[in-house]
Amino acid sequence: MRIGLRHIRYLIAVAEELHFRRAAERLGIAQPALSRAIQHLENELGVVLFSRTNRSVQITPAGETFLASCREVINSVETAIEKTQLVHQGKLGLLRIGYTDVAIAGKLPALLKKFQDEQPNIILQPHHDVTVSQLQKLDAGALDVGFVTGPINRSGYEQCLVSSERFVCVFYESHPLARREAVRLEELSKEDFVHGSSRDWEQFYSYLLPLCRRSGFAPRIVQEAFNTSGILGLVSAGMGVTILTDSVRNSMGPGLVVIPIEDAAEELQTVAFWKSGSVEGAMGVFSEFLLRHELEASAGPTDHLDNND
Amino acid sequence: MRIGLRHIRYLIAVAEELHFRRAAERLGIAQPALSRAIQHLENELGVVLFSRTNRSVQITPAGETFLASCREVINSVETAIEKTQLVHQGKLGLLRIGYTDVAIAGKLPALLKKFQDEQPNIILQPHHDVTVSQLQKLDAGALDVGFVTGPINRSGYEQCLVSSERFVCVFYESHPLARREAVRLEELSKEDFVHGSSRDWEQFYSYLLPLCRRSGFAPRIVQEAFNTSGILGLVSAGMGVTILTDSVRNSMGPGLVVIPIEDAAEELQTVAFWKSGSVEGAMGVFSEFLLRHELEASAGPTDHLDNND
DNA sequence: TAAAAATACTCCATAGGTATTTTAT
DNA sequence: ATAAAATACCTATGGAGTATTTTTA
Repeated sequence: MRIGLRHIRYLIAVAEELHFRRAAERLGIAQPALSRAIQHLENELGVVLFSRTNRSVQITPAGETFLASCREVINSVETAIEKTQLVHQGKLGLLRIGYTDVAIAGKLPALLKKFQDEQPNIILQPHHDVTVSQLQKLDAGALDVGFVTGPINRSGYEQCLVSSERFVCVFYESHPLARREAVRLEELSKEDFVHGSSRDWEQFYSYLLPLCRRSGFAPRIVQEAFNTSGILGLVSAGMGVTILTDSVRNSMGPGLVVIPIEDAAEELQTVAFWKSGSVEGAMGVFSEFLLRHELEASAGPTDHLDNND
Repeated sequence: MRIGLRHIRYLIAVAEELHFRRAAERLGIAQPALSRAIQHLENELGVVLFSRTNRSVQITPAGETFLASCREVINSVETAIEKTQLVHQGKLGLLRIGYTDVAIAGKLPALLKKFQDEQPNIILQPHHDVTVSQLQKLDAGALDVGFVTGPINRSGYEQCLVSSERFVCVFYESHPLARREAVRLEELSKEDFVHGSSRDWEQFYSYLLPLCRRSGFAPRIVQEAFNTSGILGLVSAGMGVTILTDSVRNSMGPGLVVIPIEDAAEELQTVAFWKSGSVEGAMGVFSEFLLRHELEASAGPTDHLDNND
C-alpha cells in the first residue's frame, strides 16, 4: 500500500481536531476507519505521527513536520486543479499569433487589444512572419493562429475574414501621376516597380499579378525589398512605384503619395487561419472572438474596428 | 471518486511516455487500467488532458499545466516524507534546553558544542532558567530537557549526571580568611553572607544549607542577588562572603578569592532531566548522547570534558 | 465509570487484470 | 494489416462500516 492524498487529508483533520471521533465526523467517515488509515500512514512512513493515549491525542514533532508539508501539498493540488480548469476553459494560457506586414498595418493591433481587454490572463505572443512560413508553423503546431493574406484553400483548418482592402498605388511626390485623383492599372504598364522579395511576398503577388495581367502587362521589377517599410523607402527614393493596400496610409513617410486604383475592384483579404477543432483552451476562446468580429461583407470600409470604449 | 496521488503519478508517466502501453509498463500495471485511470482523472477535472488518436498521444495545454503542478506535488510529498523520517530519527529538529547559572558555568557549553558537532541539523535552543521553573516547563512540555541542580526525585522522568562539583567559599581580597589554603565550614559561622535570591536559588540552598546546619550554624544573609555575577559583584564590594561551586573559578572578577572548603565532601550535582519515554526524535538522540557522556563516578574531576578535537 | 482509541469482522467499491473491440495509419 | 487505445467483464484488494474490546483518567 502506498501513501495517497486520502492519508494526507485525514492527517490534517486529525491534527486539527486532535480527536479521532470528531476528525472522523468532519471527514464523513467512521472513527475506526480513520484510526486504521492513520496507522497505515504511520507504518508506511515508519514514523509515529501522534502520541495517543485513550484520553488525549498529541501530535509529535515528526507529525508537526509532516503536517506542514501536507497542508502545502493539499494547497498545490487544489490550485493545480483550478489553474488546469482555467486553461481548459481558455481563460488562462498562451496564444502564439503570426502576422504579416499587411495584417499588422491594418486593424489587427486594435483587434488584439480588444481581445486582451476581454481576456487579461491570456498571454498574446505575436510573431512577425510571411504567409507561407506561418502556414508551415501552423502545420507543425508552432503557431496557434496566423493572420495571413488569404483566403487559403486547405483542409483541416478554419479561417475567418479580418479585413479586406483595396489595392492602391504608391508614388514618389515628383512622379507625373502623383497629383491624380485616381489611376487605372493600364496607366502603370510602363512604370518601374519596387516589389517585396519574391519568396516572402509570394502570397501577396499571387493576388495582385492576375489583376495586372488582366490589364495586359506584367510589372517591370527594378528593385526588391523585404518588407513594407523597405519598399516605401525605395519608392520615396524615386526608384519606382509600387502597389500595396489601403492600410499603407498608416505607415506613410514623407515624399510619398497614395493614389486609388480605379479599375481594381478586387480587394486583398487578410484572414485569421487556425487548425479546426480547437473549441477548447485559449484558441477556442480566440476563435469564438474572431468569428464574433468577422468582417461583415467583403466590401466593408478599411478603417479601424468600432471601438466602444 | 476523488483525485489521489495515484492519478498524479499515472499522469506523469503518460505525459513522459506519451504512450499508454509503455507508461503502464513503467508503472507496473496493465494498459486498460491506465487508460481508465486517466479517463477518471479527466472526468473528475472536467478537462481533456491528452488528445489521443489510436496512433498518437499528445498532451494538451491544460494537461501541460497540470503536469507541471503534478511534478511539484510529487516532489513535495517525497521531500515531506524524507524530512518527517529525519525528524523521527532525531537527525533533524529542535531541542529546547534549560540551564542554570551553575550548569552554564561548568561543562555544559562544551557538552552542547560536542553534540552540535555530531548533529548539525538539530537546532539547540537554550533557555536560561532556574531549576524549579525548568521543572514546571518540562511538565508543561515547553522544554525538552533541563540542566538543573539535582538529583531530582520525580517519577516519569529520566536524569543523568552531568557534573559534580565541590562547594567553595568566595572571599573579597581583603578578607581575613582570603590567604588560607582551605577553610572549614564552622569558621564561616559568624560571617556576613551574600546569597542568591531565595525564590530562584531554592534548589541550590536545599543542598547547601544542610551542610551548614551540620556544622552548627545558619548563614546570616545580609544581601541577595539574582544570579552568580550579581553575587560575585556584591562579594567583591566587600558586602560579605558566599558559598558557590568550584566552576565559579571560570567567572571570576578582580578582587575575589576562591578557597576550598575542607569539610564539605558532598558535591553539588548538575543533572540533565527529561521526560522518560523519549526514545524517538531529537530528544531520543540527545538522551542517548547524554547517557553516553554521563559523568563516571560521583567523585570525578570538575574540569572540562575531554575534547578530542 | 466513562470516554476514547484500538481491534475484529464483514461488506462492498473500485483498482486492476484478461480478453476483445475499435480505429487510424 | 498492424499497432494502439478503448471497452467489456471479471477478480480481488483494501477502504469503510458495525459491533466490541481495551485502556486510562
